[in-house]
Amino acid sequence: MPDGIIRVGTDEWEIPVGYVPGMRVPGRFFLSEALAGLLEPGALQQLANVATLPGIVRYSLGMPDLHWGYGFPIGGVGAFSLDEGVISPGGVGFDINCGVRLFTTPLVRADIKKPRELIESLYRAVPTGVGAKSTAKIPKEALLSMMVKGARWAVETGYGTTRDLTRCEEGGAMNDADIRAVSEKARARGIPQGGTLGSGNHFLELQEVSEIYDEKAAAAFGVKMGQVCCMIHCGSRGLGHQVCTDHLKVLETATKRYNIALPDRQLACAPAGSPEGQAYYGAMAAAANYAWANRQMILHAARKEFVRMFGMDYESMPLVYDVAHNVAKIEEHTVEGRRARLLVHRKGATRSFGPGAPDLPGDLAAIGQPVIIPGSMGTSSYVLAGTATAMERTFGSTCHGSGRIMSRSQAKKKLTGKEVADALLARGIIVRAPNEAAIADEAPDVYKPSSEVVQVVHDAGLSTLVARLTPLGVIKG
DNA sequence: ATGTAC
Repeated sequence: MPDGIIRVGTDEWEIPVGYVPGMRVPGRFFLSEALAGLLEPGALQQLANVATLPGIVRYSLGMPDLHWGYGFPIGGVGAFSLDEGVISPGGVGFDINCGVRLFTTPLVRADIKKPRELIESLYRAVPTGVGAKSTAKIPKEALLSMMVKGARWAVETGYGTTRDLTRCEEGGAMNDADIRAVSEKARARGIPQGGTLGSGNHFLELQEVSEIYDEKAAAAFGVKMGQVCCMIHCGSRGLGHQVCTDHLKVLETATKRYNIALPDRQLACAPAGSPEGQAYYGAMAAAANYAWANRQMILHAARKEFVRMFGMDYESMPLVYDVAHNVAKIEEHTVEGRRARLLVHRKGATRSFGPGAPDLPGDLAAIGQPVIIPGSMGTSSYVLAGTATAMERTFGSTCHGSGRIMSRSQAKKKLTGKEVADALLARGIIVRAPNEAAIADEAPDVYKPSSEVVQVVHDAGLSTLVARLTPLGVIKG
């Protein structure tokens, strides 16, 4: 650990005020000894930089999958006062509402006699890869509804059931979307991309429940040992990317207009209540809603393939939950014994609301929200439960995944897509992608081990282990 | 992450 970092708990560390000039609050991060060895010093610098922003409350927080990102680190959480604080696109990321959803099936592994055929049919059903285009035509007016209603638009259009909406964070839509703040260019990119997976670390994966850690929570979430399930990881595609690009330009100017001193221009931001800040917030919410509609459409396409191939009921494949891990939201939290509405930025961090949280359906109220943590390609994913500890310590937040340790270009130099796919096949995992290049830079070796990341948040009480999911086959962009 | 550079 670099000089000046203080150990404050078993897996908990503090960056004291003064580590970089202008810090208003300390940084706090959660990391085991093993993961500490993989941490880039740049990520800690970024965590400290966030602590210099106006109106930040308590701490700049880092999760155990912390790594270097655009301005803010990935695996970071920053909560800001609505009166004195700022909003920053760097605190959300380019892929607005990148997130994960999980649905279960009534199948066990032995029921899948032809796994290759199932993977191929899912691959055909879900457009995948850079610039992937929708199979269904989305009218221009429908795009506006996607941005306002999110997953509810998809369900009303026939992609899913109303129960699905009760299993989405925010019910699958933020209320504060402002479509006027979404440029024509962003809209034009969004129209042909509804229901597409995209590329990079996005995936659709067939999994088997391979361990249950918490019987009671697993039963409440509808997750059973041996069950086959399907995980979908994607975001707001070109639309969200364009929203981020457009508003970064505006906020770079606004930063100067409001005399905000920044240690890094990638932290471009504006007061939360300013016109520029509000416009970004409204556009970001619209992009987040688009992402929820997108994941809902992909869920529907995947379910239809299971119905077609196995003849089961559509309703026998319930959604466990859908979480966002790149978003900023206004939430109520308790700070020093008082309730306060805060603007919580989660970038590569997952909401982890505990028992009694306001938007949980009745049957989950006593357990806490399901937290879905994807593994990297070929490694386990996890279901956890949100906790009261997260509410007290991290503004109701936990980790989001495993965290990259090798750049895409480094990975491509070291590995070929064929080598990686063959190694996975030797372990019984089928990989399907539009090209080999999409596989090499997502190899398991280029990510931190997801099991260790999840163990740290479990031990710290930021979310508790419910089930482990092992991959059977994966579709990559 | 991303019509992986306007």
